Amino acid sequence: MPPTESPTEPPSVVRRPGGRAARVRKAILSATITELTAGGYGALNAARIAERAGVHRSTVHRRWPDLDQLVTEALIDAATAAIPMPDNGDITADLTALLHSIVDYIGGPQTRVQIRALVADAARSPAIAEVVSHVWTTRFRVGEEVIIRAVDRGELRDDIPATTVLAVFTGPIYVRLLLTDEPLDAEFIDAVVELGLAGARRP
Amino acid sequence: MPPTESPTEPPSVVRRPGGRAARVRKAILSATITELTAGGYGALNAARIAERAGVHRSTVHRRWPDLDQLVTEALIDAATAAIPMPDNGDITADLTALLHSIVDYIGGPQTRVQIRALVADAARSPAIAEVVSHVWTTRFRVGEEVIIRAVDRGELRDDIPATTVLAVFTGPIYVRLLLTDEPLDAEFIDAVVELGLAGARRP
DNA sequence: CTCCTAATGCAACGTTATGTTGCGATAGAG
DNA sequence: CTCTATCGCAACATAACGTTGCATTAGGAG
Repeated sequence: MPPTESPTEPPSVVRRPGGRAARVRKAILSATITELTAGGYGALNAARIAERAGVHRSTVHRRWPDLDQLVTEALIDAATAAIPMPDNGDITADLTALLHSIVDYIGGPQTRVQIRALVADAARSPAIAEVVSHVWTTRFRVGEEVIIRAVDRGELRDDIPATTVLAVFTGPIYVRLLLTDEPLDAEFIDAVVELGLAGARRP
Repeated sequence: MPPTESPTEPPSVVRRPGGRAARVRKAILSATITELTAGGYGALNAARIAERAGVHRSTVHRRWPDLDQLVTEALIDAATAAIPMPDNGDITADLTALLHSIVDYIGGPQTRVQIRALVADAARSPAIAEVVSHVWTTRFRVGEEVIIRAVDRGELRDDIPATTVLAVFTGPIYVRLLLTDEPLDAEFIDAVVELGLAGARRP
């Protein structure tokens, strides 16, 4: 028994951050994402994850007593890839660049599966939903910053919350991504930027 | 063995549409939705579905060899509830009414779980994805009609596809519903309508 | 370098849920 | 009324999850 042990400790806190434990953890999370994007959501089991990670199955179960926690943690881990912050001093250019980089990032088939799985995870339990919505809120922070800067420059009106304005631009993209599967081409992005900006501009 | 049997037959085609089979099918689909919305996505098993439907478990497995097919079919069945078509002769009123009825319908926690599950189902196989995206395309048909009528009346510009224009209005709602869990209040809806219409109006 | 211990490998086990099958019973359809 | 598709029932096989005890290994501390 360890001498000084915190009574309430998250399951994946590593006591030896530089050592094997960190490698194993990373390998398992990576293997989970790979399996998830490769075989889809249903074809996911601990044995294959362990095999791909070069780890025994019991190790997986020891670290994550519930497999759903592992999947959620892996997805959140993968979802923290940063979207670059465009800053051209012009809201049209900034928004176009932002939406294009979003589409570039989430447009791929693997990322699409990951995001869909993330949405599904949020439906499993309120606790997961809270974490997932936090991930999205954090991710949208970049977009809000773009909006706020434009408001400060006097390009956009300041009587509507930045999250609302941003939703007008990002919403159409995610609807096509998640629901209708319509194409996310440059023409669509340009049209969305044009339509939304017409209303958001300072009169 | 039946005398005249189609070799490739969908699993849930009923040969006695008026009889017990139809009742059983309906009961199972309904029980699936109830279980799904009640206990969430993980707490879903054939035994409880069968019990709630007043049916033996083997009957469930006989009709739907794969439980995922049952869930998907039940969700699609439940997703065909019609959104009323607003027709006030004015695009602002029509859009506001449409978005409000969408929010009223999908805003509830049960429906939210259903929609998230539908999104997740689409990630399981390309075949399911096609069916699901078809469901959404059909559902958005009402909104497109609203847009097209406004274009015909000369209220909106005609140089942008109706699906794109509609996405600007519905997108923000679904983003909040599926991703960030921000509130879907009247203020938000009105702002979205105002922002989008400013760009979509005929100059 | 050596010791100590956290973390992993390994194997065996119990539990739960899925999906299948054979047979008898029943309820619609003609 | 008769026939047969469908269902109830029970038993079975399979697969995956999750747990546990013990041996082994590797990293950190001195």
